[in-house]
Parts: sequence; C-alpha cells; structure tokens
Amino acid sequence: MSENQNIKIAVDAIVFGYQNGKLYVLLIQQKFGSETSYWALPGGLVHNNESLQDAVQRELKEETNVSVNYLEQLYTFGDDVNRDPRNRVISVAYFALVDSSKFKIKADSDAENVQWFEVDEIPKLAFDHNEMIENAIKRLKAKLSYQPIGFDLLPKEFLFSELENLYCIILDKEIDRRNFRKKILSFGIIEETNQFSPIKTGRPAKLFRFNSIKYKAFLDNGFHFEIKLA
Amino acid sequence: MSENQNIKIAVDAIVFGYQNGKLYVLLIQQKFGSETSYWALPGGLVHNNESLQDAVQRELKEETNVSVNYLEQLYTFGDDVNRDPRNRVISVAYFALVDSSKFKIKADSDAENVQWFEVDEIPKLAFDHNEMIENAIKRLKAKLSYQPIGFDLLPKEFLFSELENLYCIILDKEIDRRNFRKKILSFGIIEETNQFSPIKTGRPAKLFRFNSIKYKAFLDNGFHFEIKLA
DNA sequence: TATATTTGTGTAACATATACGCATTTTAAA
DNA sequence: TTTAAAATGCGTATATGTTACACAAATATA
Repeated sequence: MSENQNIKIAVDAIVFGYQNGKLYVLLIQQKFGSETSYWALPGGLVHNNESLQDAVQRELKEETNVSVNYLEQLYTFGDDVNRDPRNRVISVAYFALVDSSKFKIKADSDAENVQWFEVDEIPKLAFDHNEMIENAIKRLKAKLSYQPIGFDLLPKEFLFSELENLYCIILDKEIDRRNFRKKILSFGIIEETNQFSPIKTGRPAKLFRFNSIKYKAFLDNGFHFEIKLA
Repeated sequence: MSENQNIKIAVDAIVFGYQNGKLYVLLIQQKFGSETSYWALPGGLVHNNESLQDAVQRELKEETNVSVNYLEQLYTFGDDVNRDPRNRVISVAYFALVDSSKFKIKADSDAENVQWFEVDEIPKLAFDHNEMIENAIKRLKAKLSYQPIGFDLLPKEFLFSELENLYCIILDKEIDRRNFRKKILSFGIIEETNQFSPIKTGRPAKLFRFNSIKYKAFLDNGFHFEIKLA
C-alpha cells in the first residue's frame, strides 16, 4: 500500500416514494449562511469504520429522517474524475424505496431543505446527481417487472387499483385491469384483508396485503415473479 | 471536505473465458521472493487521475496481458471494513468477457503466475474474491438470458453447437437443439458465413457470425433479446 | 330514485414455447 | 467399397401463456 492515493469515497441515495398516483424522489438542499446551493441527493462521505450500507442509512437519517423499506446498491460513479470539482470523489449510489405515507420527512431547517420532487419535475441538481436518478429510474422500471418491489412503495395494506396505478405510472404503459389482477393473484403472494378502503366514491374495494412468507415459498418452489405489460 | 477519511479504492476484474466446452476465470498469483500467496483476481488501486474503467483495463493489461471484449461494473464491495486486513479498501468489481482463443495470457514470470481456472475448480482465493466470483457467475447467468453476451466469449466465427453448448454449460440446463437454433435465428442478429468448420467428425457445420449492427437495429425496433430455457 | 363512479369477474382468440423424429453429410473403421 | 458412427439441419403438432374484451354489483350523491 505504498501508493499515495487521494480519492474520497461517498455514498448517495436515490429514494423513491409514491403518493397520490405520482412517483417522487427525495432531495435535499444545503444552505450556507444565506446562500442556497443546488438541490442534491442525500448522501455524504463514508466513515472509516462504517459499512457502505450503514453510511447510506446514517446519512439518510441525519439529512432527511427517512428510513427506507428497500435498499440496494445501484452503481458506483467514478469514471469522471472531476465529478466533484473540489476533490476527486467516487460515489456509491444506492437505490431505495419507501412507503412515503409512513412518516414525515425532516422539516426544513436553517441549514437544510428536504423535499419530495416528482420524478418528471426534477431541477438541475448538483454534481452528476441527475444522471444517478436517470439510472435509478431505469433500475426501478426494470426491477418492477421481475421482483415484487412495488409493494415497498405502498402502505402495508393497499388497494388493487393503487398497485395497478403504480405499475402504470412507473412503466408508463396502459394496463388491462383484469389481466393485471389475474396475473398478480396467480402468484399467490398477496392476500385479501377483511378491511375495506376508506375512499368514498364508487364501489368499496378490499384492501390487500403482500405476504413475504408466501413469496419466499413461491421462490423456493422455483417459480419466479414476472409482470409483462403489453 | 474536512473529514479525515482513510479508505483506499481498488478495482478487481472477474474475467470469463470459454474454451473446449468449459467456462474459465482468469486468476493471478503474486510471488514475494520465494513465497507464493493466494491466487486472486487481477486488480489493484485506482490512480488519482484515472477513471475506474481505465484502472481495470490498465491492471488487466499489466498483470495478465488480456484486453477484454465486454466489460461492465459488477458490484462495489465495501461493507466488510476488514475485507483487506492491511487497510480499509473498497473494491469496485468488474465483470468481463473475453474470447480466450484470441490471444495468449502473460507467461508466468518470476514475480507472478497467471492462469485460467475452470469455474468449478477455483481454490480459496485472497480477500473476498471467491464471493466476487460467485456474484459474477450469477450476473453472467442472468445476463445470458436477456442480452446477447454469449458471443463475446466466442471467436468471431463460431458453430451453432458451440453457442448452444455455451448456454448449456453456463446455465446448467438441457437445451433442445432445434428450438434453440430456431429461437436464436428468429432474432435475425446472427448470420451464416460461407465457411465451414474445421472439425473432422460428423457432418460439417457452417460457421456463424454475430452481427452487432443488426442487433442495434433489432433493439431500435423495440424488440428485445430473450432466451428462456426450460 | 336515478346517475355517476369504481370494483369485481370469465372466456375466446391469438401468440409463443415445448416436445419430438428423420434425412443428410461427412469421417473412420470394418 | 461398404457400413457404422457422429453431428448437422429442418418442420409440425401440442401445450401453455398472453391479450383482448363487456357487463353486473356496490356505494355516494344529486
């Protein structure tokens, strides 16, 4: 280890939330004195004795008060040696999903703003963070089709129509309600509750729940989840 | 950037090669004086002004004399803070494919051994390199089904039976020769040459060639490559 | 009581994937 | 020179999965 390497390592998180039929990303904005900087992804330098995962979760907690439902490594951004103009920084980006109804994000403070941005209304961000988000959206789209991660964006109990809309919005495709329902139910990984929706329009709908135990069994039996949409 | 971070960043490469119906990984072994160490993946620390990709390619060239056909980022290993006992090192692992018939790997030197190891005969390696390989094999299996990367393991001109055997070996599944051929040909992305195989047993077989231009057009038309095997 | 709104369900047509057998062309051995 | 062995090259019938599509039921509101 004789080389004199001068590279910092950071983590950043692309946190997706879903609400009112729309997909959001969590962003923060730092204020230096009276100056406000670009909006950016939550993240920061990794501590010496901290795993990458822990670093992401710590930064998220500190900066936004969010703790996520689903977290996976997305990509490591380190090809552009000047992606941060101050110093060379390689950033390991993480992809996260959260049930945004579950808790409140950190209130804006003197030092920091925190906000959900709709995915198609994201401003120009700091560094290469726009690229990171693009990347994350691609991953989200791809994964939605072959892993039941949609449920991590929804409350524990949800309506079929919400689930359907979620797929519809994220994949940007029309869905046949009947075929979608049939397909999802055929996996046997979600179950009816005996609750009904609190919504006051149209015929009342049953609430459903994702059953992760059944999903595990499903996988163990060699099946695999796949939603193809015309 | 006031924090005093003391973490090194490295790259490692999992290079797959295919020959005589078997799948191989490229490994190196360093000799310190008369001592030999564990076998390990080729790789090393990233230079200050070098992209991650360049770092991998440089290390591969230096250590093994291989330049690859296909290269993509695999995963960044940084959760175990002691994965290298000497110093904290985060390693960005890359996944690579090479037509191993194309060139000779570096001859063993006084300082270093270089060798192809069959994937199911890999010894205990340095650091977490076994885990990296496991990871890479998973990626290889998954990708083979939805991206035409198999061709990057073969010579420019190859036999259908070689391609079939490659899928068969890597996915560890039986394949119906006729259905496989039909499926691959249906994409219209490989073409017959008017060469014949030099093999001296059985009916002579035509050589085929992957056409990347046709593949691009295929993608642009909204199709997508997929090989499902029973 | 009628209307608007959203849920809940079944079937037929179509496309894709799977299973399967035989003739052809060559080399090597009898 | 004949025969056997080895591998290629091709087509079809069946099963499976995907897509398209329409109407009745339950509630709130006017």
